[in-house]
Amino acid sequence: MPTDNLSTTFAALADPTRRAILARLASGETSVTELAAPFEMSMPAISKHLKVLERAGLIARSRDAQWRPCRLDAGRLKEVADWVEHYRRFWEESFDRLDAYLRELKNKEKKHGLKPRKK
Amino acid sequence: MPTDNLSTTFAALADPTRRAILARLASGETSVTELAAPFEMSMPAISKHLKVLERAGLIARSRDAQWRPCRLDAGRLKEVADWVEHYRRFWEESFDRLDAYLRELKNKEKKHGLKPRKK
DNA sequence: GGTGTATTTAACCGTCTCGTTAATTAACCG
DNA sequence: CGGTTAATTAACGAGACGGTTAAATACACC
Repeated sequence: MPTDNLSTTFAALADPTRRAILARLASGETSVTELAAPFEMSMPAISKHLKVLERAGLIARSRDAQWRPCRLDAGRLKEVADWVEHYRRFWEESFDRLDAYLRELKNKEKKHGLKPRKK
Repeated sequence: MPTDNLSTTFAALADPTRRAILARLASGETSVTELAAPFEMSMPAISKHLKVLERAGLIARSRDAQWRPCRLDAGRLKEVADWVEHYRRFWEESFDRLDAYLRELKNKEKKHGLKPRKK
């Protein structure tokens, strides 16, 4: 497992349970038990997921008696956003190509008249 | 390994070699050998990375004699961008907090006069 | 057909991941 | 103190990951 920030972040995000945890934390700080509730999974499993998120810097944990509330820490998500932003032109380009293609199709249809299709 | 799109995409991105390959492909279609050149790694290793990227839908491969040129396919990156965008307010908020904190510091400095620090 | 080049597949290995259950720590409460 | 609740640690197992070397495949060229 490579140790650079971005790799650790992406690895942490590559699990739907962890992304769901982040989504839950987006609506506020919560205890581990509350976080675990929606999942059919043992507490230790959730605890491990939280450790992964914490080591990735995606969440932070404090202390309140026997509870260890978690909160979202979005700095690393900004790094992800910045990284992916470099590729924006590529998906916009391909959208443009699709768009052009569709316009071309429409054009042909007009040219050839609106023939009704079978079925 | 979960099988949903986003998980597969993030898993594929969680490796610096694969991200470097994507970066290289951003400047154009290339052969496997050319892609492999910058890395101190065997060809089969690169071949496996390419397979991961391909199965994740991040690249596409064509055929040209014995070459199998790869090109970037950015659709999945758009999905990443869309996903991370949901969290934008969180990193902007924390930036705001930092900003507020720094302004507060500056304010205090003014109040107490600009005392020179030791060293 | 034989040789060279590009690339993949096969087999293997050590390490990490994601889950489990059982035991442990930590804090509160009567 | 003893019991309850919250959460983590320990130990384990199946399977994925990321690399290796050696062999196989695919095509071009003479």
